Amino acid sequence: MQSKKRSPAKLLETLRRNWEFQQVFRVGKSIPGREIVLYGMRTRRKHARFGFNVSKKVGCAVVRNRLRRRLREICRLFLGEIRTGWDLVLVARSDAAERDFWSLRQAFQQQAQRLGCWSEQAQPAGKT
RNA sequence: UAAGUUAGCUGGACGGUCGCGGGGCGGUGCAUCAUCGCCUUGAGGAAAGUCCGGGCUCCCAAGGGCAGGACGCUGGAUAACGUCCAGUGAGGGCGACCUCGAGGAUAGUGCCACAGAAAUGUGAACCGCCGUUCCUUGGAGCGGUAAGGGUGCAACGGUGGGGUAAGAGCCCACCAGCGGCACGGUGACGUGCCGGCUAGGUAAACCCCGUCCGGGAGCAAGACUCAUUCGGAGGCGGAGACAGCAAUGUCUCCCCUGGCGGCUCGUCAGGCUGCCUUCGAGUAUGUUGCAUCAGGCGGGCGGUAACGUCCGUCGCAGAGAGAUGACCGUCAACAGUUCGCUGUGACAGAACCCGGCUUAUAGGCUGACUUGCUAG
RNA sequence: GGGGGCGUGGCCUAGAGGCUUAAGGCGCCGGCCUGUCACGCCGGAGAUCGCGGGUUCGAAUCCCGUCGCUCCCG
Repeated sequence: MQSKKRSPAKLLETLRRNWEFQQVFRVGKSIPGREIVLYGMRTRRKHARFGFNVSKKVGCAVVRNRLRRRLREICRLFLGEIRTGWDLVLVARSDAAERDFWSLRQAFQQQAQRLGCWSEQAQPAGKT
């Protein structure tokens, strides 16, 4: 079911420094949701970058690890559909700990489309 | 068969597609590095809390004492422990068995509210009991008495008998407690005998005694490497010639800046708020510490056991914003089933490493034992 | 990684083995006052002392374990 054509940016590059997160929070737009809050900011880079923020209020270390891995997997699968030149930060809320993978994926897809970083060439109707 | 006690084990398994961290091999680009392919490997019984004990590393000290802290029945195990094992004693349970911070109250100090006469001191009479004196229905005074009542968590050994005016270890028997002796045991202690008749509780109050502990910091310890930086030393405009093996020195010409000089010229100073070389300190960064060790598994021997020892075998995570995720199928477990199937899967994530303790935990498995009931 | 502090009515504090039935202030409720509200006065309700266990005759207090919050250093 997966397309064999890989996107040119193979590696999932992540934000690491605190000032990078603060820049996205300060400059970019925010799309709030029940499970996650999506922050986005346009850059001049050739690829998209992602940051994940799961605070201690969400749950214990196992819950936080699993949620961050799920969000990372969602971003990896949607890497071809995201426009290049965006820095995105996914902040998990406490309701995200009870959701499964598919509802998280659907929520992220809707929020990314509202933010405007979704590319028009890829057809999201093929996957569901 | 029902209820229960206890000692352990396990913490889903297999496969497919996409994807990730470490290691090894090979290819390509440019050798650090990047990328691709293949192989291999990749969280726990508690990884948790950080409550103890160590290893390891650095600094200070290097002797002795005080102080301080921890521990506290006995013997053993261990690198060490507050842990473990085996015993002793006390308490609880019909029992299997469980629990115990379990030294000292005769070293000293403190406290024991309220109630009660009295709360620890060679001392105590509230109601009673008895004797006696006085008025004399009944009471008052004095004396004796700790057996009875009452208070209290606790009242100066308990029960029974003798004894007495009434009583009292005043006397006797047994019991509890204290001291001594003998025997058994490594020891805690147990058993027996004898003695004088009595000593409150509290040390998770201060304290005393005994044992142990160098102190402090912690892998963000520490070590190496060093951009920037700081400090020391030395040198420095360009070209040419000469001397010299060279470093270097001298001379000539030219260039720049400034002073003197009215100017060309001349003369003097500098080419230095900079750069280069080298040495040292040392931050960011990078490398290391970093996973082969009080190691796991199996077996033999010693020991009741904890554990020790020997042999064989295995190689088993190592990140630096932090690697295990998503989907599907089969089997196993549990629950509900209309017997087609459907649903559920606990607690929870290594960060230098070990030994423990404590806490959380769906379920499943095994062994031993106790008390009932039934049947033989 | 290392260390400290706190938890008491809805909120902020006190209490430090018994004299306490846990005290005070703000808040809440009822009444009085006022034409009404506020202020003031009187009265009242409201506490598993974070949780579990132990020591003691007796625990909010002492000891042990545990949970939560918060702060500091690197």
